Amino acid sequence: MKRKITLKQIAKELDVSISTVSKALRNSIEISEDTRDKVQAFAKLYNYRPNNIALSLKNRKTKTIGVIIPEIVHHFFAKVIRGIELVANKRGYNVIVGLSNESFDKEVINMQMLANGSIDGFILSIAKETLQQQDYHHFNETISQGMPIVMFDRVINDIICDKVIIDDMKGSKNAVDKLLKNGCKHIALITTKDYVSVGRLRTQGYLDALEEHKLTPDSNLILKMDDELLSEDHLDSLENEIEQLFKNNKKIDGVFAVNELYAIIAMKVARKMGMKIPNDIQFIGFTDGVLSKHATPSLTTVSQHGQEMGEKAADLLINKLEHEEDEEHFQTIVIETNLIERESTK
Amino acid sequence: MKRKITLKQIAKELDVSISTVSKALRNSIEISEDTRDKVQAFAKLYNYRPNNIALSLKNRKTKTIGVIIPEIVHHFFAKVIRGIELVANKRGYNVIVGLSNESFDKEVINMQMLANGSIDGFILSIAKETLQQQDYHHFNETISQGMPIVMFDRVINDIICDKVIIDDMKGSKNAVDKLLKNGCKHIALITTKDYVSVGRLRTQGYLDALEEHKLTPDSNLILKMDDELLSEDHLDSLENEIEQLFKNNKKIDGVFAVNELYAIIAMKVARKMGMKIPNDIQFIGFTDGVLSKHATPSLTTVSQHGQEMGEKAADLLINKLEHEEDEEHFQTIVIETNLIERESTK
DNA sequence: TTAGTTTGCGAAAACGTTTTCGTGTTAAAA
DNA sequence: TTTTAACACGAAAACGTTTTCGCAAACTAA
Repeated sequence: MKRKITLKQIAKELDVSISTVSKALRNSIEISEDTRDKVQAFAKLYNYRPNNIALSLKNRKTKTIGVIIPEIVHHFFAKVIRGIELVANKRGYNVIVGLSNESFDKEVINMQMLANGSIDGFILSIAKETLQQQDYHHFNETISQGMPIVMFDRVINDIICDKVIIDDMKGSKNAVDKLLKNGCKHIALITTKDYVSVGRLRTQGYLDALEEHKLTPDSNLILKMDDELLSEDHLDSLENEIEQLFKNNKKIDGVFAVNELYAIIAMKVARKMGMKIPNDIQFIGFTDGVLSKHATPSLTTVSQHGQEMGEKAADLLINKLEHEEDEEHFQTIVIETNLIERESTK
Repeated sequence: MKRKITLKQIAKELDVSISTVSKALRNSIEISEDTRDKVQAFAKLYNYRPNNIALSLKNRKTKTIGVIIPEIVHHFFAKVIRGIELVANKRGYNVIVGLSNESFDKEVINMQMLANGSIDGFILSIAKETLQQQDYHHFNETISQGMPIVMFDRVINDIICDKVIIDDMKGSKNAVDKLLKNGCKHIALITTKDYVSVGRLRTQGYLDALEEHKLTPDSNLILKMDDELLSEDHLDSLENEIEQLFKNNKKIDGVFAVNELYAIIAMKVARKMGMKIPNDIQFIGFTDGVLSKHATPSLTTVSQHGQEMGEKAADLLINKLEHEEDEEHFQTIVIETNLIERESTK
């Protein structure tokens, strides 16, 4: 087992200095054609590649982006990563991934591990626990040490950095508009507790749409789930709650859910209760996941364009890394949502 | 914006040598209690952390694992990553992710980028294109340079390294056994072209089960899809092919599909044609994805235990990295599959 | 006092690069 | 023949650590 070859070894072998080898490989004009060819041939033969770590140390930059997301077994986040990876690689960067598992502590630890020289900047979406505790010191510390952060999807206004978000309010307003236009009179909302900002915003969009159509929201039609329920098999109780909702409000003829799973489960309950989709009742969900596409009936959803978010975030970060001029100039990119109409609406 | 503080700066500030600072921070007995306390207090105040890159260079190890997968927007691979990340972090390693997008070139490039010192070892699953071309030189080169590789799921026997696989043959044999036990007489198989090893093995399991029950396979019941179809919206033609299959073989009363999506789509077609699931026809798929769980009816599947695969792979790799004794000793871990019974079977 | 032993600390090398600066040799110009 | 310029290369510093070794000063023992 031969270790990777280094400049020093080449130098020794060819009886020249390390500097000469380095220069020869970089086609420096300082070096005679003879020596240059000799060195390059030798390097090629032994498949020499400069050691990345040494370069990182010397250049004080790693050409690596740190990504921290709450969860990877999740269609949306997976798509974002793909987007990040795509442009990062295209621009000569690597991607290193940390999972917070929605935990504050893991988020902090992960950031600390990476911030000690391993990466040049962060792209991240904030863990739920962090959002609840509202403790953001680790973000501010990282930023004040000169390491740029780009936040996506779950962001915090108070923190000054680049951001990539979707217009949750507008997206859900459009969705509810669509239901109203399709003739729905009693639209239920299935959402999360308010501390998840996207849940709150999407709820607001729902309310706005109603208001615009001069309808007064009926609090009986709004189901706020504690989204611990999403994790694992508390799904049964979710099903029960939805069933109660339908039983207590026979007039419901439309449902807007703030994520894909809520919508799918609601559809399941509705069908079980004998309602016809989309004739008796119509459904719209949020997020462009695989479930929506392949459910029967397939689900109309608000598409979040996860991959695009990732691409934009990576571009934003790399721009900041490569143009120090913009150091004090932060932007927030809003990605347009669009409604993907499928079988669950008329 | 203050840069991260270094030993040198601390040394200068406190008017001692760099060595003293380093030793003080590592609680060396060489250093007097006075100096030690002074240095540690100062370091704490300025939130000193050793620079990872410098450590990597010095120690000639990065404590980072490179993972290369064909695709991340995929439930199975996402679960594997989660498993890897879990044990990697627990054992003090970071995870850096590369996507091959099923492309040979991207696989090679990604490996080259990472192999130049950025990581200590690889965990990977081979791109389809690589499997087709059967060009494995990049794996062998990496290994011969002393960088260990652990392969999972899609592996190659000829390459000598640690592997984590599932028993695809046994898993699908069990599934088909189940269908037979449930009274199915005419079981269709929906599979991929043979160059994808898992497709081939799962097909073999199907054949074995039939043989064991003294049934002769009917080639009309076997549909081999060119799995380019999986990508994007060639799904319609998949649907058509399945419909033809059903129409030409009215007696089909069971379907085994080598992945989740094929099974879901087959169920959809069957329902559209008026068949009742699971009374008229039963379905079993492969992979423990989110689709199977939330489809209606929910799909009985062979679970692959992606997360466990990731965990095992990471343990294997880190063991190899930390115990050079085992350098020549490679193992293949076979993860048991199990059948998750849901509504699509009796 | 002298010799020996601790104690506390610093210098320097090493990891693998790139780059600046210096220097000796040769060729061209005066 | 002397001066100057061009050419080809090497030495050394720097990036931030850890660690080995050496060395003074301050003790302890004789």
